[in-house]
Amino acid sequence: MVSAKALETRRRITDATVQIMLTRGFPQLTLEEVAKQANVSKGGLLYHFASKEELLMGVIEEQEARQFQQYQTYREQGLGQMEAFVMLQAQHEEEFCLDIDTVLFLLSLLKENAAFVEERKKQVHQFFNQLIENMDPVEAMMIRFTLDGLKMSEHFQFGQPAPDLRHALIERLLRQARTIDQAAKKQN
Amino acid sequence: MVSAKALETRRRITDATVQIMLTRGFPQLTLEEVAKQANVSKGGLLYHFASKEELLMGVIEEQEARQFQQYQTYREQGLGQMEAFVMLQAQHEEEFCLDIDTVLFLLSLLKENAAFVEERKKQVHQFFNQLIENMDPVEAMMIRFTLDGLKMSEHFQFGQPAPDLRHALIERLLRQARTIDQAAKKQN
DNA sequence: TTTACTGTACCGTCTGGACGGTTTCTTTTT
DNA sequence: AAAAAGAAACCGTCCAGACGGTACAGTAAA
Repeated sequence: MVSAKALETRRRITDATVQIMLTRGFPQLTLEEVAKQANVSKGGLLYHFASKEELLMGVIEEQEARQFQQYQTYREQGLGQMEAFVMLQAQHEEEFCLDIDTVLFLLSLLKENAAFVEERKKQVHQFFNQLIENMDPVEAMMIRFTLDGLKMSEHFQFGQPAPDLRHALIERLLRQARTIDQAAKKQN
Repeated sequence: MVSAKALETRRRITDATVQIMLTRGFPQLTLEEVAKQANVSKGGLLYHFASKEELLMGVIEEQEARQFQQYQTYREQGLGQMEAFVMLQAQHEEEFCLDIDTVLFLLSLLKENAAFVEERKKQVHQFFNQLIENMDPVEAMMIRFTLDGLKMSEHFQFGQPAPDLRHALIERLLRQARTIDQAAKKQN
């Protein structure tokens, strides 16, 4: 149905989109700029994504798929629910890879395709709520928000911690996550 | 020099700017929309802020001034350094008032007037670093990032906690802040 | 022959900003 | 105190340029 070449091109395009959002800002997020960054022509871009809206929805779906897969992998490796969550959110230090929360957040600032974004936001929210169902909500929230704040500081280079401090912080969060996971397990 | 009326108009304009950024997204952030929301004509807007760039810089300065003043007030009321910081960041629940971090963050996404924004980011960062000079950096970072994450969730309506949960979280952060403040005091 | 593009030309819309004019406030002069 | 002058605050229109999107002719590979 869809060739591997086409898939790779689509991915190049969605990656370019995210990269431009982060490094060059929204005003630069034009179809022409995305095409240039992804090494396709504007016509080629519109061949894959018929409009800017479709492109942005494509970005969401791409990231969503990647992230869900990664979470499953962590779980299969034996990590607890909260532990896997922390790992998932904390992995984006160096490699260029946006998590779905940040993508949704960025796109909600565009307020284009609002309905689609809202729907996905609800899904992600539900996922987290299920995750923490049997846990202390304040502790879980604190972990989540800390990770969100950390991600923001890194994506937007605003007060991000030095590597060793970051490491210490993640370790601290992981310890807390494991405690929460074990407490939840006992409840069942 | 500058009349009270003019000051009030300027403030109406900067408030409208922020409100549009948050509620309607960047694409709607046009001079005409800002003018409409602020109940001035486009010409009137450009009288106060000669360009879009100046407008955005004005927004930063406005928020910066308000926030600094608020922090001073908290300190004069006898709150500790970290405690005042938490209060400052946590107050934005209902009233419409953006903190300087979020403003800088939003504007850094525009990448216009980049140099100006970068400079202010450094200042805010320095302020925080001085604040936590004698404190446990991991604990301080955790408080800060939690607040950042919370603010994001509220500004962008994405997984924000219910009021009672939020209250519990802030209480928890305040307790932790007071502990940190006291530990820092003893060090001196 | 279909798929996956490239390249160019083009259209309608919107935006920032310039500009000329008008009203409102302040100050100076009479 | 009134009048005149001037500055400050503001209005509404116009325009060049940029953007998203369309159309289409061509091409190279599978």
